[in-house]
Amino acid sequence: MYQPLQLENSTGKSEELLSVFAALLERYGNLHWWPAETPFEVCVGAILTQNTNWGNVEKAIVNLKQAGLLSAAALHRVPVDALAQAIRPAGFFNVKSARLKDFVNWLFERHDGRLDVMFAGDWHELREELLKVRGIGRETCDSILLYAGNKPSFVVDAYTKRLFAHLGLVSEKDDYEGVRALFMDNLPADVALFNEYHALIVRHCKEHCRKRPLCSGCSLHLSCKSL
DNA sequence: GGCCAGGACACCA
DNA sequence: TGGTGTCATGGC
Repeated sequence: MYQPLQLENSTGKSEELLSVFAALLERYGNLHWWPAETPFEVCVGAILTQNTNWGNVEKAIVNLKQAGLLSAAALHRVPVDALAQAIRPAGFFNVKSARLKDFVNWLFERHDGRLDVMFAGDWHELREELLKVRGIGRETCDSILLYAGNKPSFVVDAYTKRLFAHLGLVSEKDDYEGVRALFMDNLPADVALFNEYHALIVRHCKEHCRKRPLCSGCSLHLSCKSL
């Protein structure tokens, strides 16, 4: 659970970010993400949820559990066609089955097929390494680092960009690393904070940020932050 | 029946 | 470097 903290030498941006976080936390409470039972399930979910509704991902994960495929060893062994059929509800099943195989193949080649080994070293180096794995883009990579590995790597997704562009803290033109830098540079490297913040952004945006005009009634602007 | 969802990548100019 | 097409299912 996230515990509020006091910032020393906080900047205007850090105060704004913490203010938005406080408003979200007050509204929704602690959300205890990621919705998965094991770190490996987080990794699988992070790949399966690429451009896909989470409800569809859950169906695919149930299929994987029932087929006994929710482990690195099992995914390493299973034929890609069988894997594709199991994850069919998540959409893009041919693409995602290949990505899951690429990830576990890499995990066995480089880290003995073990996430604890993968997460044992410097996470900044791991981030660069993960980004070279085909199918692991920046959001998927940071989701794995934060939610499976408990590393303080802020996750930026479409919701984050949409909401904070709306709040005027980033530009629609900013790329992933630019948006991520806003959080990484202006918040303490706190795993619990990053975990909860991203979860709250998703929770909020599912309710308020789907349709344009964005966030009507979201009440997160500093000028109207009273909830 | 159209739109959208917690992206990533290949290809092209 | 930036824009565009592709991958696909399921809920609303």
